[in-house]
Amino acid sequence: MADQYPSRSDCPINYALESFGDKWTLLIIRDLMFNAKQSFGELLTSPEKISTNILTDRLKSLEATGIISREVCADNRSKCVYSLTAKGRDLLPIMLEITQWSARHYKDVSTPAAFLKRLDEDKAGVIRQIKAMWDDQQKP
Amino acid sequence: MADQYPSRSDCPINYALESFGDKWTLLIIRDLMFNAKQSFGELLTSPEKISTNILTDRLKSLEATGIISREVCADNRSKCVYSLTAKGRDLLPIMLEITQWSARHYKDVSTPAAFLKRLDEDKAGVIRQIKAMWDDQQKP
DNA sequence: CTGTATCCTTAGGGATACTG
DNA sequence: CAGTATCCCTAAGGATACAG
Repeated sequence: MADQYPSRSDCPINYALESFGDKWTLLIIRDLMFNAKQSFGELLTSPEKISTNILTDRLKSLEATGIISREVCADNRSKCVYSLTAKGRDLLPIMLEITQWSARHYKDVSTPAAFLKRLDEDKAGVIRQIKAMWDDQQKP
Repeated sequence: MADQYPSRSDCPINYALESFGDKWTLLIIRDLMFNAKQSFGELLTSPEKISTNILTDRLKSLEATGIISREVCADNRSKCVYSLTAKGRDLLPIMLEITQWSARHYKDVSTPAAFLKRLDEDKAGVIRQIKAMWDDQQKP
């Protein structure tokens, strides 16, 4: 974030890093993608405890790079719904590979009963996500 | 890196972020994986211009988390060779997905003739890498 | 050449108060 | 509740000098 432009290089890996290569952005994407969160308050409740100013900043960056969209609720003006755009949903394969890599190697540092539980939750989210993409394709 | 422990959460995405979720680590992995670099000096030459203190720090972190290994040259004591461990090579699918995501969306921000060239270079590297993994499997 | 160490600036980010 | 703004501190990191 922040230093979106100018880019340090035109490398694809570097482009990705400049899009979501910080300690928080991918966690927000995770929550939108797998944990069915869509409001500011819901995003605040993650175990990693993001603070309000950082969340505001990252949501703006993500919107600026076209990874999420923000919609004001019709019924409640002071309520917003955040959701992944097509570009954001397209991060799914990356998220899956990362999850699987961690599943393969997390044991190196600790034994994670809770982690396996988490992974199961993520898998449930993946199904939800894939269904959403499928639904999306059914639209005109 | 830095804050390796304690971890913010036991989420797999968070584990990955704490392993390589900063602005530089993935670039080093890229160079080891796709660009056939293996020495400190070679790693310094990337277009993103990493500085020596940061490179030193990240190489140590990567070694600590078991993603790379460091070997002192037998013939030249003041020369080291850095290479990916199995855990590091296992990042290949993530790297490929990231590269492909960027290839699909980089146009959103600029038109990248040089980028396509880079991508071609990466593809060549991928072939090299896959061959290396294959060779690895042939060993006892 | 392979790093390490130091100096110094800026960005990241926690805590918290505040507004609609 | 949904954010914004401020205060302040720490970590990230650039530049550069230096050591083996």
